[in-house]
Amino acid sequence: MNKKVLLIEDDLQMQSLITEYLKEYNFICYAFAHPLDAIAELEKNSSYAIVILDLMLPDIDGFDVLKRIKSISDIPVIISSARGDIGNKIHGFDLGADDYLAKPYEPRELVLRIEHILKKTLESKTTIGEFTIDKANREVLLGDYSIEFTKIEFEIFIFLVENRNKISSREQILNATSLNENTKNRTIDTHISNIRSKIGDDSKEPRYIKSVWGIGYKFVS
Amino acid sequence: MNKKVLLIEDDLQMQSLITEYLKEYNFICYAFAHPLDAIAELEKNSSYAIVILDLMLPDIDGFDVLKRIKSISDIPVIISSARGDIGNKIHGFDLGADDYLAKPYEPRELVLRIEHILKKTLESKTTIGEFTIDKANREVLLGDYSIEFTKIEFEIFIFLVENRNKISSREQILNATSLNENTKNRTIDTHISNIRSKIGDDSKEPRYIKSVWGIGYKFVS
DNA sequence: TGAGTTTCTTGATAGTTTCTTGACAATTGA
DNA sequence: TCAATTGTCAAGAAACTATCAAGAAACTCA
Repeated sequence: MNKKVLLIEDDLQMQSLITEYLKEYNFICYAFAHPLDAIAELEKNSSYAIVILDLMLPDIDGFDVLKRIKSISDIPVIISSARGDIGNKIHGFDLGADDYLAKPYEPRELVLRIEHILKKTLESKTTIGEFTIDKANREVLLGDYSIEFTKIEFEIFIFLVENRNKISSREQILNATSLNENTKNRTIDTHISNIRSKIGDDSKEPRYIKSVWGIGYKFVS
Repeated sequence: MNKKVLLIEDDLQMQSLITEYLKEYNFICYAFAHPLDAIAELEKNSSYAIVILDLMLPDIDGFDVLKRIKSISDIPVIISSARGDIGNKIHGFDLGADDYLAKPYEPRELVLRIEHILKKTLESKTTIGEFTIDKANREVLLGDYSIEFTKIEFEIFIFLVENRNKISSREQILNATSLNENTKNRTIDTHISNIRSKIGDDSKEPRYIKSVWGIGYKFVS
């Protein structure tokens, strides 16, 4: 799938250059000359994979923009500015920039860095269908919406997802989670019911967690 | 007072060039061609202010050297390597390098960066949300208001902040601080409670330190 | 050194959240 | 149809967290 890149750059020539170049590498680039527009867009739309922020912007402090972006979401940000501006670079990292690019740079270098950062970001987060799962952080997103699972619900959900499209028996679920070994089946059913309700699944017509009569459950994707 | 610089560089010509140049800016440069010698020296002698590490070393992985240096002390390290070696650069920052210098570089630029980093290390103030944290001076400001943490409170707070937006288990907190290894969980909870009260956080509706039920705590920003 | 102060630790208690289970309705498949 | 299985609810059990208070330990300073 094509990743969306949000480019904040006031030089229109540069904008189209980068946009065109990124297109060849299957990135869809949305460019904004005004950071406030870009911020508004980010607030509305969280489907962007990464932000490229040029610091040399008119009227507004680039670091301020960076801070505001990072306060909206933890989307990765690459900042760029004039070569040799060491202070900027370091300050940028302090504020949470994920990489720094000194101008003028080769478009190819930008692509390499984007790919590197996205790979790094992805390693900790897995996307399964509409779900984004951060196992280490026990966070599950359904689209943009964060699902608040309890400990055991999370464990069961992860187990089903990791064994998606396969049937998991109640016994397997029991063993894979921190559920006590002589927990009744009813308990698991109740957890499944609660998980379904949290992810908006309908037991009558489940999209995600299907019941397999007489056997167990199955996460489908 | 003249600062001591430890230079790891196998090119002897380069060694003396840098050493001479740095002398003019009141740095005393001790050069090592072999990283293992340099590491041994660092272990013996903690009076160095900064390390300049050239990645293109024979027989040994430069990143390994970087890691070992960082495990000995948190002395700032500037790495240098052939220009355009993006992967190296990024990997270096991951491993805790403080700056990166692409070869060939102007000696003057090296001096600027050394001075910048030493200044930064000295100031060592970080801003996280509304907090200003001076790790070296064990000072935390919330806005203008100074928070008087005890030793362990400070350590726990720093650990949570450095791992912000990630869940820290009580065990991780235990290991990261000077708490005794068989300290009870209740102790940590009490410290958290005290920290919360000092930073004006409400456990029922925490803005900064959230409890993650059954797992641990998480500083959010 | 030792009295006074601060900090750390821990059990107790209260309050909260989560887990478990039985009950009963709904559904499934033979 | 009917026995087995599943869905869901609600109530109680269990587990966990917050906070307090008191004693232990560490530190300070004369």
